Amino acid sequence: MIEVYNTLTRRKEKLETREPGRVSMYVCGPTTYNYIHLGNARPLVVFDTVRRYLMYKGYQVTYVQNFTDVDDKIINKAREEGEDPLALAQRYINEYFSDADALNVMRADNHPKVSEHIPEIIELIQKLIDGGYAYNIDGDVFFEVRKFKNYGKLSGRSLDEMQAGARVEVNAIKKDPMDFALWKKAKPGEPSWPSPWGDGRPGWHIECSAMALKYLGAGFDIHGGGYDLIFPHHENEIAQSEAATQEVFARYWMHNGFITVNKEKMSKSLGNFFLVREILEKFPGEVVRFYLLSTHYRSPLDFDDQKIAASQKGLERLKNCLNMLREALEDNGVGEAANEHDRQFSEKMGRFKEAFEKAMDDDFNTALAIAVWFDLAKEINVYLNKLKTGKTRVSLELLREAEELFTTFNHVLGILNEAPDSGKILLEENTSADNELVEKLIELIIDIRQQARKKKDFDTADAIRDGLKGLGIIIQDTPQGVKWKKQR
RNA sequence: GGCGACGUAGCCAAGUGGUAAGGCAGAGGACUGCAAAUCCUUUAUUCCCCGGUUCGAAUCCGGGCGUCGCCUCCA
Repeated sequence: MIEVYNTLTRRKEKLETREPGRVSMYVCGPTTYNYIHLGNARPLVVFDTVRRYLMYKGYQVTYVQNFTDVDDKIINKAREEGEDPLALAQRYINEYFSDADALNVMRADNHPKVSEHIPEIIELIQKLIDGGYAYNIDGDVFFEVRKFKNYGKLSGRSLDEMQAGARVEVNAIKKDPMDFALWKKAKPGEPSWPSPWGDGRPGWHIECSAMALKYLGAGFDIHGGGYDLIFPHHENEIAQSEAATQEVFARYWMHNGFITVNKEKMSKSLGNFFLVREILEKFPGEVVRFYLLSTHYRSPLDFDDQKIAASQKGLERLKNCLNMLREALEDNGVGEAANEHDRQFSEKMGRFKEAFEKAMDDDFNTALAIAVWFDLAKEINVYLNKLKTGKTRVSLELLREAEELFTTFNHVLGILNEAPDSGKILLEENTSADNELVEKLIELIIDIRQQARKKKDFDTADAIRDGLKGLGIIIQDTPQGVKWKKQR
């Protein structure tokens, strides 16, 4: 049984989907006027992991993530750069995919854009006007919050409370200060579309309602996004959608916590943000993803290089385990019927699988799931050590089982997105011909070092090892021979 | 001002009534020519503080202190 923390009820609830065996998800995507920063990346990775786990559990998942490609910030940026707003937005959509790919985020089943859903948006606004929930003032259309009796149910606040606050926007033409724009009258030089209320463009909130309703329909299962979207964005989505359809909009609302820097929210306005691609220059995408999943998704996660570096070391441990496991599987010297010790190992693996699922069932507790993954790695290492010390042989069948479990965990979390180092170099920047040459050169150097070691000339051997390490080539002398890999 | 979240070892971080997971860093040991990797042992009598409930609390309740967030665009 999967339990999900629902912002709407502020408690964990059993996941009961609209249709048995199917899950429909909508996650708010970025406004594409810049490269994404780490704070933007967290929901991508978090909800991608939710999706992967649901798929692992056998659900057929329909996953929709929008792009906001019509927006004030895009228009302003385009004006500054003298570029067409939609072209600029499309450029950053392409860049978004480059970052998302590096973080091993699966493509959504649909990536709708605002600019391609104007008719649906207009239709929805018209429905709201017809139903008496919205009003047109000289080409601007507003949603009338006082007409929607449940306004505030998601964010847990009342209209009266909010208006007691000092920072409510003052706009004389609105009936109520909290009323929000559904349709904005066109201004010169801005992208606009014809509508029954004159040329204009959609307000921010209506797009998600229109697109979610189009692709998933009312009453879809999970709506996700960052904590800061609860109010006003998601509150307004609920108001619009439920006013228009008279049905529940989404069953479960999930919100991820913030990335912080020195405990303060990472945000553009504070200027304390780090672009995903800046971080990727220092750390591989798999490390960034692992780091993002090392804390429960609802908790804040403080970012700095030391913390990611610690994650990198931890992930290294898991990769070493998988490398050794695969080496053992390639070694045809193993293979023997299971004995008592093997049976214990097998039982432990069964328990790890249960523990992993239990952790993920509990509101997608990836931090706990990762701990189970480490436990599995340790047991595998212990088992493999039996082989190395020659005290006993290990069962090939159990090694395969262990590898399968390891890769299952990995696939659910989506961490390691390529074949782990097999001792072979990965020089992505170079041509394969260069790769081959470099490999041969390294092997030649290692041969020379081995000759020095045979002669007990350890000064030379160590100098070579240190020198290679300085170049990022790690040498390991093992009972099975010399191994080397490129440090990543 | 209103609403909300959080405070667990040097650092990160699980754990919401039954006697403190896991990772990083540190210490000792095994293995190694030395390393690396791996394994073993070890590192919080205690979970911000003070009261209370309970046979029993990191976990529940009350108060305090501290940090952060939302209420305006923000993931």
